[in-house]
Amino acid sequence: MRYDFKNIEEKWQKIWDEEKVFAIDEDTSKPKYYALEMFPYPSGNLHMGHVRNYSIGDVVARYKSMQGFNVLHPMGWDSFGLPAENAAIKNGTPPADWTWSNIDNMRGQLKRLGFSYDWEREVATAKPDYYKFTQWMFLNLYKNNLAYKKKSFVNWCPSCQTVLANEQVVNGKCERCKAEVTKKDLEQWFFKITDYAQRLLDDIDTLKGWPDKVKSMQSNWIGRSEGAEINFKIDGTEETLTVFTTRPDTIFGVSYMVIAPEHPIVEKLIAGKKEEKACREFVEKVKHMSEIARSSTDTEKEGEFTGTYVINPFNDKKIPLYLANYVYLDYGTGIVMGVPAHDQRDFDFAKKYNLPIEVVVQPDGEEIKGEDLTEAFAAEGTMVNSGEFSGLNNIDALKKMIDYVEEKGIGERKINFRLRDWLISRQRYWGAPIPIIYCDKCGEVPVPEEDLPVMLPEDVKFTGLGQSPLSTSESFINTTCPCCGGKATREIDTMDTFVCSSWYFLRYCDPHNDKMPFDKAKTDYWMNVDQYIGGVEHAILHLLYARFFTKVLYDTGYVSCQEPFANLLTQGMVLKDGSKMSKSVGNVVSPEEIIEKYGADTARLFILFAAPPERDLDWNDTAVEGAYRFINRVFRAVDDLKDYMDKGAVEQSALDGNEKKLRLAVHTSIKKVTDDFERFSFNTAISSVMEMVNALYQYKDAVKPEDYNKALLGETLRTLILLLSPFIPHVTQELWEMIGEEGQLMNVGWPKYEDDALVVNEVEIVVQINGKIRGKLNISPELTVPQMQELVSTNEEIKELIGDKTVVKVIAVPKKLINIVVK
RNA sequence: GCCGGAGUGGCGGAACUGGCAGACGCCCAGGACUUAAAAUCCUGUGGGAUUAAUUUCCCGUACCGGUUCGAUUCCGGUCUCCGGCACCA
Repeated sequence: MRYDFKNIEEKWQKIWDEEKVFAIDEDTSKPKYYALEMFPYPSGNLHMGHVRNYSIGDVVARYKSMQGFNVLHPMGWDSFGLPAENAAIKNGTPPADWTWSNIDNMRGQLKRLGFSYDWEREVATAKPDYYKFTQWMFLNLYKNNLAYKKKSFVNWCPSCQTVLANEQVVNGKCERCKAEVTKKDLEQWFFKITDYAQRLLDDIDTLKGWPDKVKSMQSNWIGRSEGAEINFKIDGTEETLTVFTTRPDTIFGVSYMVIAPEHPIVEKLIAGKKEEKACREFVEKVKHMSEIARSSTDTEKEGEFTGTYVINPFNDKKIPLYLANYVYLDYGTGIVMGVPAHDQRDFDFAKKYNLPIEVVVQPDGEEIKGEDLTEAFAAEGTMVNSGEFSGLNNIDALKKMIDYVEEKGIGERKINFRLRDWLISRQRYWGAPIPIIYCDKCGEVPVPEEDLPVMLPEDVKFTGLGQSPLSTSESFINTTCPCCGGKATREIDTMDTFVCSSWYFLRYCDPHNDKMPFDKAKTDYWMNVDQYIGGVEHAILHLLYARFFTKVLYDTGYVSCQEPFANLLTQGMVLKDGSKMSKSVGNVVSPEEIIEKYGADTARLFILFAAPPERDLDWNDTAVEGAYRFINRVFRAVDDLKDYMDKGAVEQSALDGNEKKLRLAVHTSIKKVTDDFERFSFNTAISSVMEMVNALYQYKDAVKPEDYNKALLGETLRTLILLLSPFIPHVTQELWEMIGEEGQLMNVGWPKYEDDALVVNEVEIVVQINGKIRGKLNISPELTVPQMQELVSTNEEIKELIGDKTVVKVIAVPKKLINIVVK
């Protein structure tokens, strides 16, 4: 019989679909397991990255199910977003139509890959029954003072025609379309993720099952720094300017102060001074610098004296205040003290403007002078010229000086984060409308929960320009105020799609609930996600937002977990010829063509075998052939041997040499595959099954058919099919049927190895002399260390190896080696 | 600059707790089957010397050093590559 993958795959996919084999419910009699892969954006077609992501997830889900877990393995669609809207602008098709037809196509593709999803739980974020609760999430944040509107300089993508969150700006460019991002002064909605900065940082330590890489990326992004805010009096007034510094120990070395040119107080400081004109020009110049130039370390530090002096509260020195291009308004206080001797940026600035360089921390064992320095000294040392703090180690002084600041009331201890509040407004149509109404009388009014969802209107014009498309729908904008019943208008912006994806894993637990986003009892049963799998590109964006949402829901009593994802696996990219598959490079291998040529099982097997999941995988056509060959080899073996097997129990003690060898390979493989599954080492699990198949062919070669051990072959073939079933579910299910077994493999128990079968009479050990391998020896694995050491004086081979040298020491490791140290 | 990760044959990779480096697969070579080819099955396959031999030996896990009877694995240093953060005060 030939391996006809096409018919086999179609046959079982139909059965899985029609009989809803993968549908699941809460079941307290079993331990639960929540396996989740990042849901896709419905762009139209699956790519190999999806196939990899979902193959990994499917293998985990099927394995856990066979191990007796009640496995939740859902799939859905991150279906709001710009491409649908761009398609509408281009072709005139409504975004919804484009989206639903893409989803239909991609759902079909997923089914053709045989993934074990519970399609009864499918969600799509663009459906009203879902975005109703995305809006509910907004209101929950709003009620708890975690959603607010403010005017500020925000990131604007001129190509996407919308604002962006900080996380969506990568190297000054739009994360989606790579266009250069500009700044706009707009009034926008934000989520107060900064309130959770410390917890988001602290709880990274609880994420034992996350890769270090992702954890370090998140803590870098949150960017905590400890220091103090210190007030400097403006000379001649009672007003003060506050700086943030992490190095209060260097405060006696302050020789100037700098302020961000955009700082609102600048206007007042320069008004009427002779420096006013030059300062205004400088402010304009900085405003017109691009984000990239402004934030580059290479850009020359420039500034302009404001004509204003401030007083150092520690030594009452009068120091000049400058505007400078290297100071940011939105970090710290937007004002920085300049200590040229101990900060490289300040050093560069001071050199350019001839400001004094005063050393206040001396390195141990040498004496540095300000005028001799060629670069700032930023390391640890001893305090000098610092009044009562002189002589102290600067690290010790730092604490004491902050205490001093607080005692004297000239400032306070302060922790700053790099993390900014999450800007969630988007000037686009295809997203969840922000459930807010503006009333002349009552102001900003949240839409009452019972009025959700705020439906997206369909009478909208897509011009791709200017303002939010929702503003073109009269029926949408005009409404009545929920408070006073008077005329009112709706918020016309929609929410960032990352809001939708920040809680979808909770919706899967209770996808049809129309009263609430989910029932707490259900999330209590299913959460956390035991294994989350996806690309590392979401290390900061989605994974940080989802953690934030989970914490807010925890605080407001809707869930019991503080972290959503217990374990995270970030899979590597799929490459071709060393670079990422892309249309422009022309190196795209489509899943469709592989399924057509070799079948889904081959595609899955290759992807899982070719590299460990977290590493990048280079697509290799001949290696795909290899995977296909292996499936054929398995198919032939089962087909050839199925008439020589029975269901009898194998009696280990009655086996002959060939039989023992085969059974050893089978049980070794069970042990190895099981261990490998626990550490997601699928490539080695598969190679171990390959070894088992090689052993089966050797047995076939060595033994005549009439002498086959039927019970042993039965055990072997059943084991082979079961071990491979998570990887190649269609063909194994077919083979299962061919050998006369019944039931879905996912519900058959995972095989267990028997210790008996792993026992061997002899093991080959290595004999080393002074750590170098000099010979091999077959001994009983039972031999103890002293017994092995004894061999040195009794075994002829070893005696010969030693010759006339003197034995100093003998190291023996059971079943491994004897190392003889000689002189 | 700070933080995280990686470096092993022609290639993808394996060696999990310090114990035979290169499992398994790809490529390649040879053989069997065949009129022939494909498919399949079997064998070989890190490099270099050496031998009548499938013999004997040496080198080898980015580089230098250390600990150890023994290091791909642990420690110190260096280099390279990948990723994150960054004029963040």
